Amino acid sequence: MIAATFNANSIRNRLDVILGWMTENRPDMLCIQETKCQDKDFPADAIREAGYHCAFLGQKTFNGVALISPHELEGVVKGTGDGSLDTEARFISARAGDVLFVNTYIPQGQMKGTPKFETKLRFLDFMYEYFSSLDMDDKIIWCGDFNIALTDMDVYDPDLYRGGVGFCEEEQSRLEKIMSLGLTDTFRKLNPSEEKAYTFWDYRMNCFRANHGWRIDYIMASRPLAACLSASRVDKEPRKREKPSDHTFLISEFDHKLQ
DNA sequence: ATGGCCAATTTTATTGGA
Repeated sequence: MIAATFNANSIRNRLDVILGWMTENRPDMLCIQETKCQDKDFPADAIREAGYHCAFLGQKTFNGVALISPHELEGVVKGTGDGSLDTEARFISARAGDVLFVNTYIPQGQMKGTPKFETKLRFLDFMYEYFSSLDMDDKIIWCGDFNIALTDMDVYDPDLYRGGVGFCEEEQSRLEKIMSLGLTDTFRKLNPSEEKAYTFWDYRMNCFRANHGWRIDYIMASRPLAACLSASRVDKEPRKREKPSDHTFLISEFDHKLQ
């Protein structure tokens, strides 16, 4: 089983890249964030014509999440079910075979002391409650743009950003608490000391050229899937292209056949 | 020079991203 995640920064602008990448990499599930379009504008027809199933939850201009898979999607859930968190399109889940895929675009948080930062922490608190209610011995993949870097390895200048939004204790401790329920950071498990492995580079200041990035996108796996994790890598190639997203694809592979 | 880009909408500016 292959799982992948990608913050597209507009699915309409990135559709060709996404479909090409799907053909090349054959994931069982691609989790997309920042689709940035309303459901009526989502390119579902083109995705289905390419041979994939999809589910999506969007809104005008901002946010938006989607699942794309060669497998049929079952039990699609759109939104957290917590009304105060569902004013923005940031959560979608579905089963493909015997695996539950959860795709989240966690709020960026803007600045400490703002309502947006409080919403980010509340979203993380919700995810703790959500996974607490599941059996983590089931096969679960939690993908997305989490907007949190966990360690000094995960941001190009830790001393510059330490304590700031995206790299502070309030966020990191909450994500670690969720992981303690039985979720493994698949990339870090297989690359325990690889530095400069990022999934996001700001468009500004030549960040990509300078490799000034952040690792803020994740594929988390529950116990039975973490036990059969066989590969995980960042694919930097799409970030080098013309008109790229500011994020790139993360992909993890498991010795498990969807049933 | 403490900022440079990009996408969508409110479009020839503004907002948000992280």
